[in-house]
Amino acid sequence: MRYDFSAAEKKWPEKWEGLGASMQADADAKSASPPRDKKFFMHFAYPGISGYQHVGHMRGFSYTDIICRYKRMTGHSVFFPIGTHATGNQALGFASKVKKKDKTWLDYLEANGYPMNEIKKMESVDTVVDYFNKNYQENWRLFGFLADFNSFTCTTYPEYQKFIQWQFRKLNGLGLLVQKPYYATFCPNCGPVAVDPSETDISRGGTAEKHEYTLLKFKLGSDYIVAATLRPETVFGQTNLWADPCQEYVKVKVGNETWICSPQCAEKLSFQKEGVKTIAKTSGSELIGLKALAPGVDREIPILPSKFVDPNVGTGLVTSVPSDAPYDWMALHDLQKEGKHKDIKVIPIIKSRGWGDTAALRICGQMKIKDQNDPRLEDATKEIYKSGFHTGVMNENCGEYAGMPVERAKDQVKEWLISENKADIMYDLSEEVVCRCGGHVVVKLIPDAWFINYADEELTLKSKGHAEGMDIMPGQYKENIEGVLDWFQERACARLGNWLGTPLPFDEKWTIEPISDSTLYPAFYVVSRFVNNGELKTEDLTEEFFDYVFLAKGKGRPAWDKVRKEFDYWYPVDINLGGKEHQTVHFPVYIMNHVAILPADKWPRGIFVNYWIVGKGGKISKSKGGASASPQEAAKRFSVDGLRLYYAHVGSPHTDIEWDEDTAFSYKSHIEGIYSLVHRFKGFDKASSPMDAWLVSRFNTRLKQYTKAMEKYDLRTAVGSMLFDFQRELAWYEKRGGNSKAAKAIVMDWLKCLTPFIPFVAEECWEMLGCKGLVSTQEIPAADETKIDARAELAEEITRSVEQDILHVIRLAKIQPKKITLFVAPAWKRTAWEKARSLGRKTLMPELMKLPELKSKEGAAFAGFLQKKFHELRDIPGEAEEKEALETAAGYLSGKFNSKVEVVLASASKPPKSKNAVPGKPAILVE
RNA sequence: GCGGGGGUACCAAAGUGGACAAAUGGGAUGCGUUUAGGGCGCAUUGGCUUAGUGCCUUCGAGAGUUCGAAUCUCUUCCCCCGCACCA
Repeated sequence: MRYDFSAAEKKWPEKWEGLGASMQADADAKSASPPRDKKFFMHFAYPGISGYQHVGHMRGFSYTDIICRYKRMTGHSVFFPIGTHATGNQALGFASKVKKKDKTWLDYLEANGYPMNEIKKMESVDTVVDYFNKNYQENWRLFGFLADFNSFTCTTYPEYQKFIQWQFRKLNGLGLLVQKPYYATFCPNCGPVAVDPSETDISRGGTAEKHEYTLLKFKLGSDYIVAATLRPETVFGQTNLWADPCQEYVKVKVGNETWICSPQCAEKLSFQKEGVKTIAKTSGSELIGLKALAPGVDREIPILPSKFVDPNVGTGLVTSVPSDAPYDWMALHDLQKEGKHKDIKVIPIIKSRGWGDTAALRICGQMKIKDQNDPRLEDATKEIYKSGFHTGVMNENCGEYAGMPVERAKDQVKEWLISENKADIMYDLSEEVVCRCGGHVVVKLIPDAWFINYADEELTLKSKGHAEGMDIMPGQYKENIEGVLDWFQERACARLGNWLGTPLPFDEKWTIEPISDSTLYPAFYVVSRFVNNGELKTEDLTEEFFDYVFLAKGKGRPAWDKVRKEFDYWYPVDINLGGKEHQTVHFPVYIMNHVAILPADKWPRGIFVNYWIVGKGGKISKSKGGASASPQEAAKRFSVDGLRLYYAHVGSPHTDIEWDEDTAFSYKSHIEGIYSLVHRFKGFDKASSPMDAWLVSRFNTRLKQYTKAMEKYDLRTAVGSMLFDFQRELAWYEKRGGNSKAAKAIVMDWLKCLTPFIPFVAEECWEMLGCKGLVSTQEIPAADETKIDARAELAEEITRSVEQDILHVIRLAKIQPKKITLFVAPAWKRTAWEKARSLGRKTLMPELMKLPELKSKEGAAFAGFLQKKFHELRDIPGEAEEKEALETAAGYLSGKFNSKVEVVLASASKPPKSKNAVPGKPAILVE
């Protein structure tokens, strides 16, 4: 009898329809809602619309369903809502790549089965969002999730945006929104653009970084020459300035000063300073030979010619610090080779590890750099910058900064120079960035950008205090989260420019940024169900509505009471599950927004961080993995149950797992094994046999372990014990000839326990056994401690292990056993064992070591063994019970091997001296 | 650099003071078999050795604590992630 995976996967979701529904108002009609302490609200962090999902994504989602199914089957009412996150620029980028007819993008869509004759549609971002909203939900249904699909919402829906606007009014009311200057990447034609590796807004330069330059102002007559530097602390080593003799320079009015810089720089400055105006032209050749007053050292230094200065970088003028800047050193070196400026001496200023106090000279020598045109100067500069910054210390040439680490001196020197009006600040990009429109991206000062003030002391303190009491998994993240909450400072929460998102309610030219609009959203899931079923319209979602429902403020209306009741019933969230990428972004703001806005009894209770499934040597790449890693394709090959079991069991949820198809297949075959096992047990109908006591006891022991693990959300341990271990025990029962009706009943209970993990095959087996209804709606039984029979377990344990040992010996020795001897533990072990049962865990070791028999090395090891087994000790029967167990085993073995079986003490003169002879596990001799 | 995580056998991955040459799965090898859809079952899988045993070597490297260390401490090497407006 073969198990038909695909038939089951098609059949059961239809029968499960509606099981995920969670409206308590509906439940009221049928039966009373479970009490509030039996409610369970769990969701996964809604995924961003970024493209097709793959097997890795389904991992965390599946955990959510497994846990929710378990809760539902243990008497809880469960709210498991779903949604997606489409704001930001990912979906937008997707559409624009289709529009650009980006080859890899089109191939990717095709590989994932998108109907290419409708490709045109995907040029619209709305279609992209709709398409993936549907696609993701299909995946979740395919994987058998009993989610509340009626709760579905998406961050671009108008009702969601109403909610976000309410949230931002609240934040503003609490004084948590602040405006301050921000330097944004900006296209003169399109406005602000995102510069990130995905290159959604731009066509080139995604890896560019935004650098803060210090503009050093060199007095030259009534004007200032400005030179940009990333290393203001090196002013003490300045020897000269560099200008390109072939370049144009300009004089610009900045405020009431006149600065000299490259025309490109003047353009950039115009975005960052008030009243910038070019008033005259000059040139490199005019500047060369002049002397200017160097800031910081107040010394006249000459302007010298060089070739490496780039008018596009900084100001197009460079201050020269030959001791620490390889370019400067080589340019100076080039001049001095021609016999010029021999009088300029390198001034050592920083001592760093490995490079001494003239780092630039050393590294150029070491790398054998010949002149200032050598491209390797770039690497040399990076290296010196890194080691200088992290390990450098200012030396005696640096005035009051002598002895200070560079790391600190850098900011202090900068502040000092600025306060003396000898320096200024300018931002620039590390490489050229070109906008999608072809415009040149610059950095623009936004004087009044909006930030959420996560640095607020009270909020941080309250959040940390609350996090302490939360159920945060894994523990390492829990220990960590306090630091993360502390680290959170003001965070820009709105942007100008082209984004999907909600307009900031009181300043609508701003669009709320995508992290900030996904912090409080679990609360909205309660509301979205009412929007989806038509009971609420978008226009009903007023400020008063949300105040009434979420904050119990105001008068409200009768229609709102129902919503508020739901909210009070479900909130707070019991578990928010999300991938490890959320640890420093989503989870902290999730906590802080709840703490800021909602009353304390609505603050979240738990966080579960799941790690990733990774491909060999890195992420499963959506573009690379293609269709073979898609959830649909994977479900076909490995089965849904197989994948769910794989996720739950293959490793800890809190560690990355390497995706391996062979392993996934093995889980699939395991599912088949379960099916055929149940099929065999189906016919069991005999009266109880002596084996039944054992099986019942084993099951209850497993059930106890399972329940304990599940309550801690330790899915791996639960399924390991209940599915894998108990399956083996069922097989042993069968092998020993058990075939009772009672065993069949155990299998039914067993199936219930497996249902959260492998619901499809569980339903199929449930039906096969002729049970009524759906196994998904059954109650998982509680372990019955009174059914745990240590004697029965011991007898079978001994029988099973001894049988295996004998088989092993027979195979190796190739003999037909005539006589089998079982050696029970020597008296001293038995004594220690009995004594250990009466001791506490802490006192066990010292007390045992007092026994003279345990003084030997072997004795100490045995004591250690007892300590480790401590928790099992009280389950292990005493001497009389063991004797009885051994007799049972002897009876079975003599029949099985058709030989005499004798039980003797291991202290008798015969072998073995084995450590194997311990209470509960005899050593053997086969003759 | 700072912060966090990690390094276990052929590959993955359990394992936080004892009985651990180290679960489980994959792969490989062997045996059996009445083999539809990636057959199924059993065994072996650090070295030498015995039927059961014993010894040696091994959990990145080195040192230490301990009667006893994959596990605790220190030093060191290597890998991964985060460092902010990016989901």
